[in-house]
Amino acid sequence: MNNYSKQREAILDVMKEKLVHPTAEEIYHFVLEKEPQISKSTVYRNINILVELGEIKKLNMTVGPDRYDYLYKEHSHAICEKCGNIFDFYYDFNKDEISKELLKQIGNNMDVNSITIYGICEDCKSNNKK
Amino acid sequence: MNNYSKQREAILDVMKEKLVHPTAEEIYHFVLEKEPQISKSTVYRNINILVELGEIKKLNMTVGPDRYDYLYKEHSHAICEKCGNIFDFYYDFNKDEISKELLKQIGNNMDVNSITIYGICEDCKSNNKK
DNA sequence: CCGAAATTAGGAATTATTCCTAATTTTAAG
DNA sequence: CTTAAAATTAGGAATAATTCCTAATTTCGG
Repeated sequence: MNNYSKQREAILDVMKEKLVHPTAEEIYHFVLEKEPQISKSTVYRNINILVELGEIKKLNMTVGPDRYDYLYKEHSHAICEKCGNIFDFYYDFNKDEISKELLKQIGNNMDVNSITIYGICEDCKSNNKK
Repeated sequence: MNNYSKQREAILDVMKEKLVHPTAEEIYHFVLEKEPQISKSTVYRNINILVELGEIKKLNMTVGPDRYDYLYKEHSHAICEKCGNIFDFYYDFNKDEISKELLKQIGNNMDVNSITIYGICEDCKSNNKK
């Protein structure tokens, strides 16, 4: 397992280059430009491998398909539950204290990987259309 | 819109009674016991309405279908990215400060609704089987 | 090189959710 | 209570997102 493949490398390259938080479908279309013969199933399979390897992160969405983010540097995400907009931001969460609280409250010694804020963005608050 | 329906009430009752974080499919099966003729599309439609009304919360999962939680009291969630286990816990995040940071960094005055921790639970750390 | 193991393309299959329609239920006004 | 407009429903079709399957190709250690 985990032999080299230029398809996987092309996917990782796309994730590094693009500043957006693409869906699997969008990644597929970006990668098509580098690897015109790549199949969608290969894209999905390699996305999952890259997530497993910890090179990219899967962002769990309230609205629309899941999105992915290249982990160039530790950061948090704020996601609008209405429109699905994702914002990167930095905040010094006290992970040690959170871990300790988790152990105390749920009795489970979890590794804290990331912290995500879910809310409603400014636009969705004012545009009160559903 | 939003007339009374016993189906919707039954769904909310299930959410109040059950201590789990059920998927839509699981909610459907629970509700079937109270409303044996209910259809799955009615369950999905009403789940979405209850989320919109803020009575229940949609939990965005890394693994498996989305889950739902009745909002009896404000709390946070810690979700294992590997097995999908969800833990409720309380932590006094400084939401005002987080909001201020968001405004400063992303220029968007978001309402912070909830904060979710994603990580790897104890079991998944030790059981090193994929 | 060579062969075993890993990976691929392409499409079928599966899973999760939303959409459509005719029938039923709810509600508010008379 | 009626009654009629509006909302909701059951049931199933349709769509969307993702995984699975297979034969062919690629990778890589010896």
